[in-house]
Amino acid sequence: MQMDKRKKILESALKLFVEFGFHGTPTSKIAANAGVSNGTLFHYFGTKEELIKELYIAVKEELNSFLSSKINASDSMEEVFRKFYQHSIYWGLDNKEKFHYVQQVHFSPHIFQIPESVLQEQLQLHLGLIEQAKATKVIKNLPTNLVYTLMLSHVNGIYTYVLHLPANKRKAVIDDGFAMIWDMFTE
Amino acid sequence: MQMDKRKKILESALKLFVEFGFHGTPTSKIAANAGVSNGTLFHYFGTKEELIKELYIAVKEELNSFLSSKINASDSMEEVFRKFYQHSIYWGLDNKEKFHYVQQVHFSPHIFQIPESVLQEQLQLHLGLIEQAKATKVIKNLPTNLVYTLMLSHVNGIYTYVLHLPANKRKAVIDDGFAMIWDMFTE
DNA sequence: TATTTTATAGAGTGATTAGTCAATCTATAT
DNA sequence: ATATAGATTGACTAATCACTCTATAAAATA
Repeated sequence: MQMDKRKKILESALKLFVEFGFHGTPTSKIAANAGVSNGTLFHYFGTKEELIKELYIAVKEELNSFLSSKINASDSMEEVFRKFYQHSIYWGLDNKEKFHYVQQVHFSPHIFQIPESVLQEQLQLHLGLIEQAKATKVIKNLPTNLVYTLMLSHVNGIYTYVLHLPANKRKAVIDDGFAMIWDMFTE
Repeated sequence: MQMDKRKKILESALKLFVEFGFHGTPTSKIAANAGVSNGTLFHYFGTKEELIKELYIAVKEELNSFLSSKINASDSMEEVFRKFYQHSIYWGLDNKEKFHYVQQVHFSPHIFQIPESVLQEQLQLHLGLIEQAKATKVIKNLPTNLVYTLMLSHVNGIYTYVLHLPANKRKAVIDDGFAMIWDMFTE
């Protein structure tokens, strides 16, 4: 019941921040859009900055736990990579605003409000996976951060491209996209 | 003389927008930082939005003409691609704020203020090159936009990675990075 | 039931900001 | 020398915004 309003505020903030930007979105409009009063917004989030920050953390956590839910212990290393890759893109297509919001924060000064420890922790899932793949010689022995950064860029690139494609033509591109990047990191 | 102030305003806006964001940068601070009065800013730029837009266009034009200046008619197709790739990254490293600003605008609602025709025109240089390479069978026959998007993503990825690297270790990564992406698009 | 804590509302406030305006200055052209 | 156009200023304004405060209702706790 109480969390309901908190959630509604976050949803409204997401929608409005993506559409109008941080500047173009007054807290009053967020509250109105969420169907709560001005005061209620500040009851849940001490400042606008905190709202921006908590929204970012919540969205990234959602994506991470979504990805985790997609893999099983029996998956091969390549299968895990493929699933992470594919489901990142599918999740983005199903959650366009959230996907966009992450990048919006990333290229704004608000990124500096996110504690380094939080950013680091959200990376662990991916970095650990890459190190495991390197240790078992599944992928080439390149710096972990380089592999991560290039894979992330590739995901963003494919996402950007398929976004403007009719839905029925997306799968082929996404599948080919994985083959391309997988080639890049295997012998 | 007159253009001097206009230029100073653009320089100050770039610096402050990147550091404090659009929201966190009042026009008054831009004017003060540029050493001009409030009124002068609005003499050159009708609105804050227009300043954001003109700065974006100017930066992208600068990058494009920088890239154009690096190639000669005698270059092979592969040389042209390599130069575009390498010099995009080097230019970014030499102009971090500008490189960042382009992406900052891209993931903000201000991108919609840039006329589609301008965006399209700024792409022509790259798209034309890719089509030429496809026509002469230098690269695989993939959709032009896909090639462009993936190359751009790769450039951003490598840039992001080398940014946090000591300067003397960058060249090797950049060179390897080109080999990786070139492999991806050639047989 | 009585008491305390939490949730919600919404009017109010002080500060800030984008943009205006009238006045002055500078430069060039005639 | 005079006229004209553009450049520059900075005080001013109307609007907006983040956040506070007081009051009340609901819920949890004792």
